[in-house]
Amino acid sequence: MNCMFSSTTFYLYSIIHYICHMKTKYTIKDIANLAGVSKGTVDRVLHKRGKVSQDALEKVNKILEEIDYQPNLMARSLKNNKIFSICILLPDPNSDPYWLPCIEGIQNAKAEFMPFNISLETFFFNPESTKSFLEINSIIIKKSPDAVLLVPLFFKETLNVIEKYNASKILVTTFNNQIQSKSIKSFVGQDLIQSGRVAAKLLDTILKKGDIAIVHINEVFKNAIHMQEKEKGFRNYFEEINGSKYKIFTCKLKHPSFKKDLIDFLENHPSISGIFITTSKAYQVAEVIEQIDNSKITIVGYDLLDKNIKYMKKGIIDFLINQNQKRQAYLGTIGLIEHFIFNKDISNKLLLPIDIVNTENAKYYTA
Amino acid sequence: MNCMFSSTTFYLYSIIHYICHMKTKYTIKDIANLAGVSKGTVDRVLHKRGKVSQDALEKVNKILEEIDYQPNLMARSLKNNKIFSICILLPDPNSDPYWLPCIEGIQNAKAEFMPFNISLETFFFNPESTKSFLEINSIIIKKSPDAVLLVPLFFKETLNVIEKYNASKILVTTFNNQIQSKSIKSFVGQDLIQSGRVAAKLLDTILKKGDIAIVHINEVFKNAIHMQEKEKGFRNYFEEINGSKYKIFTCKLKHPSFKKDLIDFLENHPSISGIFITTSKAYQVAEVIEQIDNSKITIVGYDLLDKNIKYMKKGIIDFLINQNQKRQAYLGTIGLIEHFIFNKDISNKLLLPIDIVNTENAKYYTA
DNA sequence: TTTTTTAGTGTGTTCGAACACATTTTTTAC
DNA sequence: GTAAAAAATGTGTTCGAACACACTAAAAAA
Repeated sequence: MNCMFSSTTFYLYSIIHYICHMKTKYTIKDIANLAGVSKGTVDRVLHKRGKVSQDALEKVNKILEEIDYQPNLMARSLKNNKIFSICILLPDPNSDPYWLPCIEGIQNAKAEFMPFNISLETFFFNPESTKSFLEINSIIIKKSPDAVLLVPLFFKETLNVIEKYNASKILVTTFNNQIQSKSIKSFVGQDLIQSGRVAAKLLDTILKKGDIAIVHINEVFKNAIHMQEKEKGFRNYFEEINGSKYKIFTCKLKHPSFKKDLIDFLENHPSISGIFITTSKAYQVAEVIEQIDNSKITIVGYDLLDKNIKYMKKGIIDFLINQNQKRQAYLGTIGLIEHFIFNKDISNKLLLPIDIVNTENAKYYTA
Repeated sequence: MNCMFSSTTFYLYSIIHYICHMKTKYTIKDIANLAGVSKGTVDRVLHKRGKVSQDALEKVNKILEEIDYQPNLMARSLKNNKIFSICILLPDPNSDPYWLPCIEGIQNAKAEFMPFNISLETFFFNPESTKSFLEINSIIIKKSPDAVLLVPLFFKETLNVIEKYNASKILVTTFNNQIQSKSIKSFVGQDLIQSGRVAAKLLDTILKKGDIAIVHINEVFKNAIHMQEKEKGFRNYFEEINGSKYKIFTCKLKHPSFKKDLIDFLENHPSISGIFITTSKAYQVAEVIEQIDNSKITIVGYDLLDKNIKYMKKGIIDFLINQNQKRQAYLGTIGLIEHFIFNKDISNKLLLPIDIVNTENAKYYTA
């Protein structure tokens, strides 16, 4: 067995703080020798395969209690030599470029675990069609992968397919949006209420006077819960600080009358000095603001789309909040891979940082 | 050999976009069979161990060109069964709590690669003593680890020890601050000039009028280059935008006269509406500002120390910039581990995001 | 008592890479 | 032409876990 020692050394001029992160490594053979049985018996005890006498069981368990046995996962993986297959399902980036960074995140995860036998397959569904979501899920089920990572855009349909996956004993984890159901074992994403609070704090810091508009730009089937939660957190922030000096208006816009409606809204509310856009389409608002040349309005929006960054550089959008899709997909994938290869637990809720982005630090989040 | 297929499927209602990230896996035995030689010969070719005829060499190389051979790292690691030892050297967190998160980052890295034979040893030096830095480095050299990750606080001494490490064929990488020398093979940290620009942009966004003070709080041996570069970036931002409306003052403070000097400075410059503190001691400035009850001054500082966050929650500090020490140490460690285990290249310069932190997203960066 | 069953135990093989070593082939020397 | 040296090639073992299989011993059935 390999053994490492931990020590603290004193030296002439300063105490050397020395932290050793190594542990003693035991093998099954070591345990067998210590317990006075054969490795086969130890193996049977470890895997609870039965056919072990009470006497031998006790001898092995005694040793197992004394030492901290950590199986060599390299050896296990080499022996099993199983190709773990993971299917990933997300909305088609052709329908919405928001999803494009996810592919990069998945590829990064794959690259990182290249030496392992991992099969990753990415599927896209039409974010405006529950039918497409269901269909592609049934295709994935037919492939019977070991696990599925998906974006559960549609509540009912998601619960539906998860039931089917469970029946086929396929592990399912989710990212992007959180479905409130005990059938969801794992979620990677952001706390949208907190996200709204971050936006609120930003506007609260910048604005000196005037009122605030929360702008929802509605798209077909872009789940409204997202926007609602962000608004909830946003308003919640101002309710908490007693005596908010701002009036907060909610403005729901929809294409094709979007532009006209926004201009009307701003004309009817000349006191507006700050706008919080709850979707990634802040550039659409910025476009209008630029045209009506209202440079005194502070804008906070979401996501590092090229168009958003363009208007941020122009000084029309002040802050963007990074929803970190790439990292969501990356961590969702990594979580499954490490679960299969290293037997790691899958965290049932992983909340990513809500990054505040301005012109000067944008490049670090887009790269 | 294991083989996976890539395909594109058309479906009734929508095209299924299908990306397969799997590659065919060959073994040495496969190559031997394909080339018509024995696995020993293939092994000799792969490791350039010689004793191979021209004929056999060509046969094997032909196959190697045709296929993409990726050695099974589990098998390699299992056979070699080498314990890679990495020593990490950073300033003592007892001298400056700034370094505390680094330990967590190192432990995370260790935990992530627990199944591998990695020995991590962390050493601390006194950040105010070049002697301590040199001494502990010589202790590390005596342990002859496979690699060293260190914080090169002192320029001359760092070049000195790197030479010794090179002589002992010990790989050295650095984090926290960048030493400008070709002998540095790898650096993980932040672009300090860009960091100053982020702060500048923040104040530019918030301030409506008044002037700005750059405050350097000098500590013994806290390398001045850090502060200089941040100031450079900060001023550079305002120089670039033609016609900055702010006057920018630089204010160097030093204990023990710190408090008095700061109060004097503010009294002499009543126009100051924004302060940029280039070190992690923003709380010390905030303390004074709170006492003189000047709530109209916007403060931007560095690092998520408890005291800084406390004053941010009080509304005295507006933004903190996260220098991300934890992640720096984490990525520096990961880089070395992956280099040894997966033969990955070590990136010679890894610039981390410059995170903008307010009260609402702070918890995601401290956790 | 002998045979069959079954519980209990240990041995041997596999995964893929690495390398020691044995074997075969070729070259050089005499 | 034969012996010795050198070059080339193949075989076998190891790493640690997993599991098939063979084996022993005791219990049950004949």
